[in-house]
Amino acid sequence: MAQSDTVTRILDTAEVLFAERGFAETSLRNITSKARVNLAAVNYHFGSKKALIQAVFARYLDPFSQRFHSALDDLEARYSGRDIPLEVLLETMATTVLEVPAERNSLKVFMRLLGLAYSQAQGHLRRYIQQEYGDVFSRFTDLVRRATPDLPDAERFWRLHFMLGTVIFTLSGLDALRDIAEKDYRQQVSVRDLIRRLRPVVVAAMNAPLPVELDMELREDTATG
Amino acid sequence: MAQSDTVTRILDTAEVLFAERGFAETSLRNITSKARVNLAAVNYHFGSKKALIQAVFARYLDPFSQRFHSALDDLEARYSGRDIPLEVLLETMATTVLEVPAERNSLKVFMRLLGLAYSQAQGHLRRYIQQEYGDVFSRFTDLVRRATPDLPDAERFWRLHFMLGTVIFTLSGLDALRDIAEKDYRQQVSVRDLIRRLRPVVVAAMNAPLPVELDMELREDTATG
DNA sequence: AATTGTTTAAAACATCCGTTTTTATGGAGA
DNA sequence: TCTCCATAAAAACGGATGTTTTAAACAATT
Repeated sequence: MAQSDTVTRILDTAEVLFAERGFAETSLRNITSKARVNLAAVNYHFGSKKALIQAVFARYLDPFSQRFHSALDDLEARYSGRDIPLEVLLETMATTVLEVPAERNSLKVFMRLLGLAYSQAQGHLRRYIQQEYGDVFSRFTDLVRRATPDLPDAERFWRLHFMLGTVIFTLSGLDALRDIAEKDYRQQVSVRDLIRRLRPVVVAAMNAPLPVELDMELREDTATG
Repeated sequence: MAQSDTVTRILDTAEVLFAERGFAETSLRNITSKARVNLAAVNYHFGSKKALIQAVFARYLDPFSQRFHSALDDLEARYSGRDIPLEVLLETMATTVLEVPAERNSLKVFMRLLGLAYSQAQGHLRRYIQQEYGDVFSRFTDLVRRATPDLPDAERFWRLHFMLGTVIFTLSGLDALRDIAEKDYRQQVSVRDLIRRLRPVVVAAMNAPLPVELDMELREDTATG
């Protein structure tokens, strides 16, 4: 109890503060004082601030990649060779993403962390994630490729990232958007509600008609007509 | 020349460094040394680091909101009362967004700054933008409302922000995505190319069918079927 | 030519940072 | 009981940060 208590309190506090204020803006003194833990404990248990950041991610991504792998196992077994429909793939990913943080804090924190990882300075955090958990994402995109055979590879790549942007931006900035939405429309909005709204949008976006070729397209930088 | 030279050099350098590394990760010493300007010049000319950040934004957003306002003037005059189609509205916004940074540095910097503003700590930067430039955005969303009369207000609100997320995430993380795309698909991708790809996706997303009601929807948290 | 106001330059200030070192604590094994 | 060792606590270190102060340079005005 002595061991894990400090470590867990550090991780619990760190992930909240990181999500709220980013990595650079969150000092170890912020974390340790709020966690009511000695300052040196972070360097003692994790080695460095960077290692703590990675540990925060690992606590989410380890169970996620595990569950997502086995969910895809189930799916491939059920469809036994046949292509898995896009909607099913997206639904499976959404379900898995929702499962993991449900056990601990909140989806918002998880998404905010993901957003930070992507928009981070030199992207060394994104590379860490890619290196550590790239397998499961490759597996997923491969299944998506088979589900959308008419989409050129590059087009599918960009559309997947378009949708990744939608999801990360929306769910990581949830509090801000919720403020605006509630002020303007006087409605509460839950995460499940948001996912329900996201579903048709994402499907429609992935199935959108291909863009026009621009080989002969003229520049018109200044005038509007 | 003496006056504006230092101020301009500070702004030019600051916007690049901010876009590359974020606000907290960019020190005044980074800026002033790279701009070959004295350290105290920032506090002398701008008052504080926070004021410098806002000045960097203002240099983009002032001309943007000006041009966008007059572009919407033109549009409303041309359509004289009739509703402006969604595609035209989106195209106009895209054109204006592309125009402004073309005069100076790069669109990437502008978008990266916008992304930072949205994903920033307490959102005080987002509030500053909302307060300073909220008018033109309200005007735009109002026109979008008239262009999509079948969409419930709340649904339109969320879809607009979904798409905002797509655009900001994609264009602000452009370098990272370009890296991946070029490594995987051996293709160069320009900003214009990306906007061409974004257009049908955004239109399809806005016109997606409404989500199903979930009044009677059962929870199914664990099992997949 | 002297003075004024504006800008640059250099140095110093106080504060905060991540990390390391040193000291204390408290329980398990001999 | 004594020893050992993992953990915790406290203190200190070196360095970086935003800001302020002081002094110099310069141009414009009287």
